[in-house]
Formats: sequence, C-alpha cells, structure tokens
Amino acid sequence: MFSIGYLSRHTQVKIPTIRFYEDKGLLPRPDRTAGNQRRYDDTALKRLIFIRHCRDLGLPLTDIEGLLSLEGASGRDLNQAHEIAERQLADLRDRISRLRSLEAELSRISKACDGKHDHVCAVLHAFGGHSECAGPHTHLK
Amino acid sequence: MFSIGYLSRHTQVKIPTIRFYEDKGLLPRPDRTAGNQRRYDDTALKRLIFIRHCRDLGLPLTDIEGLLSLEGASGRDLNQAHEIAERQLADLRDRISRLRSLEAELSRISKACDGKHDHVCAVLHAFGGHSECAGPHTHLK
DNA sequence: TCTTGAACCTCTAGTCACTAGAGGAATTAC
DNA sequence: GTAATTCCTCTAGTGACTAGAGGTTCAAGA
Ligand SMILES: [Zn+2]
Ligand SMILES: [Zn+2]
Ligand SMILES: [Zn+2]
Ligand SMILES: [Zn+2]
Repeated sequence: MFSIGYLSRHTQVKIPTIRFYEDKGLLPRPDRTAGNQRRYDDTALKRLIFIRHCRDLGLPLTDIEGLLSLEGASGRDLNQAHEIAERQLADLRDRISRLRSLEAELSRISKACDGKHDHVCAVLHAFGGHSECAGPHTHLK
Repeated sequence: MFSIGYLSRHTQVKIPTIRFYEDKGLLPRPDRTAGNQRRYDDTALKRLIFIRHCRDLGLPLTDIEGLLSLEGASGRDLNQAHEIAERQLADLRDRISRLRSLEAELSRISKACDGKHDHVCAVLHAFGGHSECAGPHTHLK
C-alpha cells in the first residue's frame, strides 16, 4: 500500500493534483488508514501513470476519462480509443499551423523597427492593428 | 460617441469582454449617459482594436498592459516593445517545438494498432505509459 | 513508550481570459 | 405610447490545476 506522497514521487503528479483527480472521478477513492490517510494499491498507481501520460500528450481530462472507461473493453468499443487519438492529432495539427502563422507575423513585426525611435516604434505600431499583417492569425487557446 | 454594442460589432470583442477589460484597467472608464450606459470615443475604439490585435497575436494581458503604457513614449523606453515581441516569439517557438514532438508521438500511437482488437488495442496500450515513446514530450500549457 | 518532525488531512481561494445567465433598467423605432 | 432591443450589475462557471491556512496522523529514533 502506498501513501499519496509515494504516488506523487513516482509519477511526478503533485499531491493536490492527485486529490483533484479523485474529486473528478478519474481515480477511485482509495482505502484509508484508521487516521483517514489515503492508501493506494498497484492498480491505482498504474491508473495515475496512465492519466499522467495522456496529459503529457495533451489530452483533456474528459478524453482521459473516456479512455479509462475502455479498461477491459473489447471489439468495436476499442475504436473509441482510435477516435480520441485522431481527434487529438487533428487538433494538434490545427494548433501547430495557427502557431506557425502567429510566428510568421511576430517575426515580421519584430524586425519592422530600426530601433532609432526618433518619433515612433514600428513594432509598437504593428501591434496596434492588423492592416499590415500578411495574413490571418488567431490565437484561440 | 459609441455604445458598447457598437464597439463590440466593430472589433469582434464580445460585450462582457469589453467590460472585463475595463475592470482590469486596460480600457479607461468611459463616460456614461444619464441612464448609466457606457459611451465611448474614437480613442477608446482604437485602444480596443490594439488590445484585440495583440490578443490575436497571443500576448497575455499583462504584456498588452505594458505596451499600452508605452503610448506616447520615446527613445529607449520603446525598447520594451521589442523585448515583449521577442519574448513572445521565443515562447511561441518553444511551444511549436513541443507541439511537434507531441504530434510525432501521437501519430505513431495512432498507427500502432491494426484494428483487430482480439485482445487489446495498441493505441490504448501506448496511451498508458511512456516506455514505448520515441522521445520526451510535455504538454505544458 | 514518548517525542519530534515529516507527511498527511480538509477547505478555500487564486490562476488566465474570458463567458453565460439572471433580473432589471434604459434606449430606440415605430 | 408601447414594444423590441440594448444595456446595466452581479454572480458563477470554464480547465486543470496550485497555494496556503490551520490542524491531524504517522514513523522513527531515544
Ligand atoms: Zn522600435
Ligand atoms: Zn495581424
Ligand atoms: Zn486499436
Ligand atoms: Zn510518451
């Protein structure tokens, strides 16, 4: 049986976060000692490692919940895992392309000013409006 | 003099967000009608456009506040604008490179399963731990 | 067995940048 | 004059945590 601190050290998940996952229902409520402290078993540890790895892959908690519910599933049900992976991949690619156009605009803006600053700063000016930008760019998330 | 709805329509910034910017001190408190409704002038409109464009470039509100305070600045002070731009650019590049390694892992994971699902799903398995990943990947933001 | 210090408990609130909704007042158009 | 639209303030919710307060329990050494 492991304490919450042990779980934390072995997964890099901070203690309040482990409790937060419990609140959200991602981790089952563990047994408690007579003094009310949490005691985990190996299954809980594996589950937390699973959650942590999915988070490191950028999955939102709702998707992780979905994946966890596939524990012990078989056949067609498992296709849900593929769907989640592909949705996440598509989302990721979308974000990368947005960030790249942001990068393009920002590097252009950064280079716009000669640094003399007699009257104005071209960087500051370029921040102020979209009219000089080469293309569209939206932060979005 | 413009109403808040007019500002919203002309900037794509939602009405509650405009009020939120006022609360945060990014927009000055505007004049009010006898009936307590906000009325803006052209300066406020330009300021909101500035804020909106900076947000679309991914700048956090604190940096936008910094840029707005450079209004009317000259000389060396304006270098702060360059600093903000370059910090944002560096941050952006860092995020892009992280997202790219995420993308690499996820596309590998996505292809890992043949879809037969007799016993297990390789996608689900790959989500569960980092041991099969090619390299490091951290979501971070 | 006792003591001490580390680890644990619950609960609240803060982060960022908004967004939604309730319940009511003002404005505008006809 | 009335009805539709817009506006007001205020509270609370989002996602995924994180920090801190104030108190309790555990484990190890003396
Ligand atoms: Zn400059
Ligand atoms: Zn632009
Ligand atoms: Zn599969
Ligand atoms: Zn991995």
